[in-house]
Amino acid sequence: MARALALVDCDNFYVSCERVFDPGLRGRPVVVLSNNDGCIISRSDEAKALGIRMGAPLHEERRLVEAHDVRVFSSNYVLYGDMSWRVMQTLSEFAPEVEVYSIDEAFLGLECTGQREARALGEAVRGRLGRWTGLPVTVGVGATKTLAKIAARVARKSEKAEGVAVLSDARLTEAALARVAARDVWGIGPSRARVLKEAGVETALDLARADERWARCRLGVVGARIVLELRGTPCLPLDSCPRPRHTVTASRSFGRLVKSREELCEAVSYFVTKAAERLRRARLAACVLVVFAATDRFGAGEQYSATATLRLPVPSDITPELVAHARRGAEQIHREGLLYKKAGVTLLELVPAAPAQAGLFDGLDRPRAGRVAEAVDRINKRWGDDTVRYGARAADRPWRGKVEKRSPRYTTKWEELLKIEA
DNA sequence: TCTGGGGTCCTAGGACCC
DNA sequence: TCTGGGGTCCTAGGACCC
Repeated sequence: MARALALVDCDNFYVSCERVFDPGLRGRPVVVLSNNDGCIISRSDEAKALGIRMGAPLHEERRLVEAHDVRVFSSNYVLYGDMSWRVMQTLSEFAPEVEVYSIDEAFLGLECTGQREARALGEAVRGRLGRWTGLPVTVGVGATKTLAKIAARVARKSEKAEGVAVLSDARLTEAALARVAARDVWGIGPSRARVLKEAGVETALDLARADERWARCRLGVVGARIVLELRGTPCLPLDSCPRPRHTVTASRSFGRLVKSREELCEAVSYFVTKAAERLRRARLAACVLVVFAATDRFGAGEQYSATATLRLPVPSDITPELVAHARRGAEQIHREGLLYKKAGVTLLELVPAAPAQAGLFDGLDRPRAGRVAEAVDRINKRWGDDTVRYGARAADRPWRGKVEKRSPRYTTKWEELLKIEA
């Protein structure tokens, strides 16, 4: 193995974050819910063993949850985001090249070549992350990203539960591929899984041995790449410097249905304010703004969903300006008599936020507006979300969803610091 | 009663051009 | 009756990921 990749994947990340600060949760079934306390998006091993399904609406699993006294948490993204940052900081000490792939996963570029060396590194990563963050992780090493994913999967499922698997030669790689179902390979979703099933491709090993032209034809370029990656030919390069994002979206399902034009406008103003904060953090400005709203897709009433796309006269990251456009969009799509369940705003065609120039024609003092926005961001960061709000936004958010079981933001709010009583 | 949110990449089809 | 072909750009929607 001339060059290898390690995938470091946090085990049951959200649940594990909760357990760091409440050790009483260890060994017990625990789940974390999506926004609005809707679906189950993270499960402890004990919860999985009970048969609680990933992604299932909480109400469908209510019986199991109650019968086995499962601890249930609303998601606490502030906490998880901060814990993720700590994990990634720690990982950066192990390899010169680290690609942060998601909130709970990273790929590391390794120069080490052998089974023993790679395994030792994996164990060192696990040890240090355990001591420094309290989070359990699994490490998979392989010649490509897809093989590293396979390795991590095998490590997690192995009887010995070592937490590290290294596919350092053809024999080990084949043995691992034979143990993984084709539908569980990274990049195979329901659609490609159906194609594979019809073709009698059952394991990842079968897929690795599939004819390349057949794969290209039936699974697309993405599928063809998966086949090559399974054979050890890298097609997905390590990307250690994140490219600027292309879109920013802020949206939510409502806790109760929204009817009036004004209430929809207020909700959309709130979403675009949140999106603008993220835009400024990334030092970007948007050229296009999309507003969308939809009725309850599970409801019996009339189904409706609509979008309004607005091109901004000048790329903008200025909240009041974006709010004004978003309100216009909301007014366009609002239809009287309908009940809205969800709405949101997407900002796209993002460009680097230029040093603001005074607009000659748009009548907005951009440098000044930019300074105001920065000040608002700083105050809200220092004193808490929504300490300062823009006037166009209603203070109370009656349509806000449920967040009934959120744990304290232990690591980012002084007043929510963990208390230990002697 | 209750059913998530935020991304990326690819593809197909239409408009348009030479 | 015959009535190109290839390129680019854009957009909407599909597929997939965590």
